[in-house]
Amino acid sequence: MRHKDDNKSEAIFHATIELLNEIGFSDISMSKIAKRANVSQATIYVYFESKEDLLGKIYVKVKQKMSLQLFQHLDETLPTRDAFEMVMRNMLRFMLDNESYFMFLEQFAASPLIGKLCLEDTSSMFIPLFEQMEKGKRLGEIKPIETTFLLTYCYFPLAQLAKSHFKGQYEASEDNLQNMIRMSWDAIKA
Amino acid sequence: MRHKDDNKSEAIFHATIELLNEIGFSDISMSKIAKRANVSQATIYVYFESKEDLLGKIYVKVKQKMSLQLFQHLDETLPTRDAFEMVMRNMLRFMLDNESYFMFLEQFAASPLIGKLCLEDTSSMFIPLFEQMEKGKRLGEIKPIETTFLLTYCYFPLAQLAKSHFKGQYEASEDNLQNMIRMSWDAIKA
DNA sequence: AAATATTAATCGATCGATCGGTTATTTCAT
DNA sequence: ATGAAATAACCGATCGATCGATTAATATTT
Repeated sequence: MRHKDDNKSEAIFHATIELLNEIGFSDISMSKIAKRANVSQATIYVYFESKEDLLGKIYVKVKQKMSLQLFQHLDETLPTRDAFEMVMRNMLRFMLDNESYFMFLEQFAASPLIGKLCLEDTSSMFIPLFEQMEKGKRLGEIKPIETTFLLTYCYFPLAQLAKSHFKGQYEASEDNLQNMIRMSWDAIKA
Repeated sequence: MRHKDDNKSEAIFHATIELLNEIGFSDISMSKIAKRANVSQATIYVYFESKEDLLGKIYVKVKQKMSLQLFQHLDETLPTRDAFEMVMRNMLRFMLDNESYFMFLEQFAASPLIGKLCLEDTSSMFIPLFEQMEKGKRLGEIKPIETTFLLTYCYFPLAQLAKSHFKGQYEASEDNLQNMIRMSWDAIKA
């Protein structure tokens, strides 16, 4: 049998993410995606069951890419504070190096689509993050508060910094990053 | 001449917000909005020029409602820490009392539509918030960091708490709120 | 009666999806 | 070793449904 063309699959993948960032859910369509990917509209249905299936699978794939990068150079013997800083830096690097991926995730997470689709659970991708926080809490270095809330103080400030950076409002400089690392740490430390 | 029916205008307003929260930008349409509002499709065009005009005007109106509630009981003679807590509580109350408004804003802010539309500038609605932070910085009570970044540590944790509350994951209890007020304050205090 | 709000009906365009036909690749009997 | 059969990727064309938008006609008000 004939092989699936990975280039085609990848082209659809990238075209969808690009287009969604440019025109949003309201205006995106299979025909536009096909045209951008230089592929027939019908070919998309070889790889994906439907428009929703396409968007959902891309979401999971992008989130996987993010989690992979998030835990780079992370050693479980690292002191809590050092591990925290490492993850923060990995996170910002992912955002800056993958603007379209990051902005795609942001838009997707805010849409009702994420609840409508029965997505593979992505929380398991971030288990090491939860474990780090639990360890910090056991050692009395982190506030004894729901880990979900603690992580809120780590992720969203970085997301905001990255977005400001893309809009040209503020630079994602080492200075600004260090300020954020300090503020986030002040928020979650015991 | 015949009056415009405020009920109709309000019905369109609410129907759009409800529907957008239920089905998102990808599936919303003028016909669905009209049906939900018990109004003819053409009637919408009496009040709004286009679909984009409709969404944009609703966005500004909702943001205005939010800013009004945000500054309730706010006295500029209040100590920095007390003013901060008042605004945090006002913010969470707005989110909890107006789930559909709040979720609408969240979805809208993440979509490319917000850049595409030439919306009335909404930043002026939140000037008192910026002034409070500037005052705190002058008094040495708040970290000397860009106010935008400081506010990030106040808004997003509350947003996350409200969303968790709506999903039934965590309760937006007084305990959880107090924890957040403490964490946010730890993050921004000098 | 005049003016305006509201409606149902309808426009061409585009939507997501599917179809039959074609091409590329592998399998396998000879 | 070879070529017909089988398989599935791939595409152009097109489906019925719905889109945003407009219209002419009707209803309601002053």
